[in-house]
Amino acid sequence: MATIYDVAKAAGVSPKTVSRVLNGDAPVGKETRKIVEETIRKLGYVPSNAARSMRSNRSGLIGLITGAISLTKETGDPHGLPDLFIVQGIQKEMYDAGKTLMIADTGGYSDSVPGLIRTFLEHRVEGLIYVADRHMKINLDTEVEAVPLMLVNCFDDRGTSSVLPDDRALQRDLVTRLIQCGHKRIGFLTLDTLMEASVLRTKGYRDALSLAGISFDEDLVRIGYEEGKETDSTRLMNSLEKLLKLPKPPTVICCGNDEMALRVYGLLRTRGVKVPEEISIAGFDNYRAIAETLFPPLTTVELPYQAMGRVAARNLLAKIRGDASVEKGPVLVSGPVVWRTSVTALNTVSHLSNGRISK
Amino acid sequence: MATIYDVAKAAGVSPKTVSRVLNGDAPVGKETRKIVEETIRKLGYVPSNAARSMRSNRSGLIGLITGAISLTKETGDPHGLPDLFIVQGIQKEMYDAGKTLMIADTGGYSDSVPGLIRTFLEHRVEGLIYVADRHMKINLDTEVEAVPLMLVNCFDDRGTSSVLPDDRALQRDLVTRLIQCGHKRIGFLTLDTLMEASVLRTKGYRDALSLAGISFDEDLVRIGYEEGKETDSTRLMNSLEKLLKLPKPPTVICCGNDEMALRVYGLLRTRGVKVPEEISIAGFDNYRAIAETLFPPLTTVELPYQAMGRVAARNLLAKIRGDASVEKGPVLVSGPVVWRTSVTALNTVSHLSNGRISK
DNA sequence: TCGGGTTATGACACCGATGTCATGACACCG
DNA sequence: CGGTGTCATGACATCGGTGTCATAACCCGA
Repeated sequence: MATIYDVAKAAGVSPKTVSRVLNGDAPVGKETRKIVEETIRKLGYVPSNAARSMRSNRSGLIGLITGAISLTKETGDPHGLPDLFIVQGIQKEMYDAGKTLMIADTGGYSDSVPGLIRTFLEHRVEGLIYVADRHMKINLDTEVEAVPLMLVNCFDDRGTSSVLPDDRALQRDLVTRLIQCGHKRIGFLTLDTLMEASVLRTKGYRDALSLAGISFDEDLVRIGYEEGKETDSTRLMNSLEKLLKLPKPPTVICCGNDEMALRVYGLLRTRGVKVPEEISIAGFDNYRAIAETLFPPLTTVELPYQAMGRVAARNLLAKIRGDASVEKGPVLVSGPVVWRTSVTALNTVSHLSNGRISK
Repeated sequence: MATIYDVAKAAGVSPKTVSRVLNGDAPVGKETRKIVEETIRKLGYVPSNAARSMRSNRSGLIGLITGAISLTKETGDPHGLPDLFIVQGIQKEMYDAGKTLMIADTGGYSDSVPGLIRTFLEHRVEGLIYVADRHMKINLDTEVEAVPLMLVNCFDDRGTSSVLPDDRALQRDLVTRLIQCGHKRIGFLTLDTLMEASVLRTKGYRDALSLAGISFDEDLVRIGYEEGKETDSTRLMNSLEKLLKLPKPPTVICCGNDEMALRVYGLLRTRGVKVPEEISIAGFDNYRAIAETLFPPLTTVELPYQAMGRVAARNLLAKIRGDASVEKGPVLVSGPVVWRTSVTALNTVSHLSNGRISK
């Protein structure tokens, strides 16, 4: 592969002049520039990032660690692929900033993280991002001091900068909308309570009730999903059963996520219960493949994962620039309620006043 | 960040000796090694890949270009995320080979590919892989000669090495199994005929009929999906309608993919047609989120995308090593029929003889 | 005891860029 | 017309490793 010296010799100038043409950091004669550019093209010369970054100490690389790629299949779980959307947002932002993103996948094993970090450090990345597949607390083991670090969709003990979904606010907003539609008995089939998101969403659910002056009824909240038992619906079936058999059954059921809503649709159908005529259903995630395809289309909330990625990327870039104004603590990101027809209004008050309807 | 000189000085040895400890390419005294390793740890020294690869001319990097990350959201289309699984397979294989994978996303714009290739060349990648999001013909525009190139899930005019799904064989295998179960009138709701996969699958469908001595009836084949109209089901509805209203309607319908099958389930339900009692349904892709969740679970075929990725990675590595035995033309990869309960046997012959049943 | 082989280590050049500084040619200004 | 500033260019050192070769110490068998 051609070097800058080859170009210089062929063009009859010094290497430094070629460098100047490439980087435009100093004026170059019009004629000279033309000759050099021509020569570069002719030789198919591409500058070596290794050599460049060695001298200038800026690699232009950002390291991203995620399980987004490998986790997908293992669980077969269409949890909305949040991590993937986050990665997408980060990618775009970094591209705009002229940085090259190196994506490493954990392969589902968190033990591999220290090794990946090391590889990144060998490449002298200017910053590191860790993206979790779901809202959780983590511990990276490796103490990273050499470069700025940003956590996305997760947080740790050390107060590392992070960007998190505002699960609490989202669930609160959704339930508030349901209440505005006249629903008073609101069922909630939660995710596994071990999940951070589940805890927060349950808080948001209670927040909304408090705000509306509705008292909390614990019979209306059931666990609908257990970790590690993705394919087993018996838990969900039992929980749903209990809600339906209450003396005063709920008029609407919030599901821990859209996939659970999909299953609930199925279970209700076998029972001959019609959605939304006899009971309304709401999801969480706005996982379109499900939310838009179901009949009736699913009311849910959307976590702007891509936006989370962008925010994380921008903050990391700021940290790299040495911008001290970047928040230390977590940044919370919220999103809109997406209203579809799986929820009916029990009153006549227009519920579309401030509504966002998916096209 | 500490350099090899810092370590050498602190350990009281020459830089070269430190290098030897790191690479183990020449014997080092037991005691010396211990001291050096200690010092490395103490200083938190991490060697610079830039400097290393500059001298040794091996970057240890492999460039991967894909739309896997960005395409996901844009279409919201759960086509089984084939590209993601492919990337996953490649990642694993490269990791095992000690290579670092640089993943670049096209952001959905194929114009960005030349720029990405250039960035990769600047990093002196040892090989390049392009992964398409679906089986198609492509044209990379940039002529890549500097490094070995591998196409996955796509092919070009120039006969570049590639790895492709064997759509034809898969569809043939599926239909053959249906025939073994006694089905003779087999409907086929295809994907858009512009799609490479659709053309091949239709051939496979006809192959199976020929093999069984069943004559082809064009009324049984309809287009069920049009590109760019993902959310519009009218085409599918009409096509399905036509199949059902035939004088001799099909006893089973093959769908272009699992998502289409999902929609067909819905349409049949509104018509009060029971699956599989009144009509059997088969899909394509084994997109688990759909195939396992549907009721009844969907019979389909599985493309081993991850395996495709592994094959591609291995072949590329062989090319990098200068192994001439690597095939020039495309390598076809096939997969198993996944039998579930959405298809009934019309005869009494056991259809499980050589069957694979998902757990 | 001496030559040949192995082990352990260091000196030095080099990979391919860019930062720094120097230099020559003009143009402009007072 | 001399001084100063800008433009255009090149010489040279340098970034942090590794390849090559040299060297010294030691072991071993003839």
